[in-house]
Amino acid sequence: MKKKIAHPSQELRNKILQACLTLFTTKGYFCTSVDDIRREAQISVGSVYNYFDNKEAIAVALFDDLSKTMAKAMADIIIDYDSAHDRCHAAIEYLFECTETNPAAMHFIFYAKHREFLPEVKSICSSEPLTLMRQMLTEGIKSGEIVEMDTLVASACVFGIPLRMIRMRLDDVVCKPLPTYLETIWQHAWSTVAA
Amino acid sequence: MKKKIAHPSQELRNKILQACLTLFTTKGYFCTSVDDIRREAQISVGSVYNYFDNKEAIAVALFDDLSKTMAKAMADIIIDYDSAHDRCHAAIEYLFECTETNPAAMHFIFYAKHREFLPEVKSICSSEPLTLMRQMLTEGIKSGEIVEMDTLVASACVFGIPLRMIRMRLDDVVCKPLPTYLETIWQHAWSTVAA
DNA sequence: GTCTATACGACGATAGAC
DNA sequence: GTCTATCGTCGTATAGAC
Repeated sequence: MKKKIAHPSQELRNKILQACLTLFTTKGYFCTSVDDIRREAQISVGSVYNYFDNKEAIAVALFDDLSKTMAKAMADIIIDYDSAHDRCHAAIEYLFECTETNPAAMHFIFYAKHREFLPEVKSICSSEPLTLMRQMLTEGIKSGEIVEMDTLVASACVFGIPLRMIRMRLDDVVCKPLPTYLETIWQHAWSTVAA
Repeated sequence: MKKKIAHPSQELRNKILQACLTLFTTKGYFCTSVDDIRREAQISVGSVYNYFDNKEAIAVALFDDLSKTMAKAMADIIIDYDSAHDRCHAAIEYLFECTETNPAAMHFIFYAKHREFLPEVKSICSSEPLTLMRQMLTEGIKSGEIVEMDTLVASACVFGIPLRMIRMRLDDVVCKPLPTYLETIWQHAWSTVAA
């Protein structure tokens, strides 16, 4: 493992990550060459390799960044709200808004086949944000707010519906912005598990 | 475009497709070399190129084959049953069983990012099987069996839940065979749209 | 620390014998 | 129609100047 040198400009690093997010979601990881990245970020190959060990490391960093941001958002929701009902509602609202404001990020984090290019990264289903979302449900079951049932089934019910909307939206099958559907979707989703 | 020569052995063609299904779902399309395919199918590179123009053509053929099989199954269900209730139930049952008997096929057809390696193939959301599934719902709404609502929302409700279970199953988050959950999932899913 | 130029390996695809 | 051997390309990564 090579040691990287000082990184005075966090800005350059972000530029690279931003370029990769765009490219990976449009062309895909394998169809994106380092030369593409260089061009999109408007720097040189040498600089790319000054900030990252290799192309894979960029993808890992990108996944980690986005994953952490989303996990943080979920953790904050758990702090800010104290019922499973309110937490899940806020989580779905957050995901819907993200899909509109940063579809590329949602695409990369939920839709990309990470196992194909990130060998050791766990599949998204077992990643931190979704684990936190399942935790909201587990606590709701414990408190009696949600009817007694298998946590996985509960998570499929509450989050499967909105996640399906997100996927259809990212695929342009759904044309209107997702927040339009928020309350409708929420009522359907919550009704399946409400005690 | 090159013309392919006679194909006396349909068997060899299938061997290649089978090998690719295994490899594409485990290693991914881009991490699978033609040499891998040759080895897995126990033939020579020359033979691979006798049956297919190039590597991409194999992926296209594979997607078409699997897509057609699934579309046929959905079309048969529409013929065999005459209510939206029974049709959707049968569709989900079929998908759950497929996930257990041929997880690789489900993985490839639902989970793979086809747009990354199949430029012109439409995303799975707009593919024939899912279109037929949405059609079941449209007719159910027309007949009054399903409450009046947006078709896309209805499809997210009825199929989003089981599709989420399928994804979690393919990711090994769900450990028990899906048919175990069939009736539970079905009741939750149908309850969201039943008139 | 950023650049340009280049080495090197891998892989898709073809040529040509049998 | 199946094989082996090989070609050409492309893309990652490095070397080395500034």
